[in-house]
Amino acid sequence: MAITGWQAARDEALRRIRARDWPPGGRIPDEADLAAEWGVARATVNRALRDLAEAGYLERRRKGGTRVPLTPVRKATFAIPIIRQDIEARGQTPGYRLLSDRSDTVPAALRDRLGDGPMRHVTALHLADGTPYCLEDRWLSPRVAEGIRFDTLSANEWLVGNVTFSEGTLAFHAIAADAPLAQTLGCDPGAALLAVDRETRDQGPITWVRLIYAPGYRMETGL
Amino acid sequence: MAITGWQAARDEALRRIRARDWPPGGRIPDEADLAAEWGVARATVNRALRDLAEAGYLERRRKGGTRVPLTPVRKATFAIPIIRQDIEARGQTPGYRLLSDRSDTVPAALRDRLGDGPMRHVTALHLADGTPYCLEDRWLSPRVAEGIRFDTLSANEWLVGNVTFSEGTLAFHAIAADAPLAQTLGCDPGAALLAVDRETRDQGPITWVRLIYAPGYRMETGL
DNA sequence: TGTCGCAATAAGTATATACATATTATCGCC
DNA sequence: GGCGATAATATGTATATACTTATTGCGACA
Repeated sequence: MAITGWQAARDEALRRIRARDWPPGGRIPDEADLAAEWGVARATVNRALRDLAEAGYLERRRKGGTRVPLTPVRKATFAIPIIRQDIEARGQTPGYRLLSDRSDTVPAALRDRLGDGPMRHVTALHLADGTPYCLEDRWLSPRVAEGIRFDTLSANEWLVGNVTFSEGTLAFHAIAADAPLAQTLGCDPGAALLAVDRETRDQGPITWVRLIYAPGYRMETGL
Repeated sequence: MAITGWQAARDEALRRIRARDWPPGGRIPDEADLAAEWGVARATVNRALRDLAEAGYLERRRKGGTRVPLTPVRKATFAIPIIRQDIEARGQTPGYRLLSDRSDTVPAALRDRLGDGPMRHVTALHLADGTPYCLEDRWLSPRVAEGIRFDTLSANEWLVGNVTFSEGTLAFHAIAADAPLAQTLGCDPGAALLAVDRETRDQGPITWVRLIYAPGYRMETGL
């Protein structure tokens, strides 16, 4: 078994996992043994197995060794685009219109995540070739982006470049357009819309945002 | 500047990026210089910068050096759940009902991704505490899962454990329930539903699946 | 002036070695 | 037999060194 390079080692390990040479729930040989068997350094095996562990194919613990999970949880990484870039990547011309920007009391549904003080509430419409593309409905912690105006620059774009995205959650769901939403997005009432909620925090809440896309929008990603 | 460990090196690099010490679009010192400055080995710097590059904070090219992207594209990793586990994690009892399993011609919309030969077409309903949870509409390459019956075991579950997820795409979108879909999922016609399309390929197509979730479903993930 | 090829460069990788650290396993003691 | 201290162990990390490779940029040549 001639292995050269950590990627080859990773591929061989993955082959064994899939071939059930290393059965689910079982423990695999330790790094030193694999290094000897494959004729590579232990650091190379380490890199290969660490990579597989990050992808969810293996579970590793100090002293406990490395095992194949009974139910592998596959992990997908996908890029969170800046909306403007997203539009440009489709070959369309981005547009932006600020709808409102004021201090407001946080709705009850968000109060447990954002606290109950007043927060800055920004709504804006993103356009592609002049037609509505995405509605941005954002709550901002007052101390973030203090004094920044979002007339021409979207909060989306400002935040991506200026804030640590150290922690947070992301959620996809579908909502039906009510009358005002339909009017804003220029679609039929009742249309099915993709919504993405994103919460960002870093020792306290930073921002909560819901992006509601025009009908037909697909958010795609490589696996 | 006392740096010990690759994580400290990564943190210091990230601090400089955020503090604009290393401005967007600019090139940062090369690994050897940083290693000397921080008093660590180049391999340690490499690990740190590689990590930041994987997260989207830096762009690295051989010979070209390392630079701070003008518009950082943040990357989120999230786990793709097995439906049954997803339901169990909510404290509900999973159920499964196979609706159809037959060879069929691929619809025109999928033909460019799957080819135009006949493929195995499996539809099934996942239940949570007896109520419809998710409709699975799957096209399978005939050579995959040959002879496997999906009466009691869902294709979703079988594939996660048995197939290389080496390549593929993932897309989220929203669709409105038509009459038959509404009946299957037990919801009102016109309801907004979250749909997830997933295509898996490994030197040729393996499977294409659309999961359509019951109204109100949110797919959540850490960032 | 343009372009082709070569040299310089910075990241990518491999290796042996050494030590750190989290866990597990074991042994002795009560 | 239970429990706690201790030893054993597999992975995690750091280091110096050496070589590889993609890419850039420069210089020679047409």
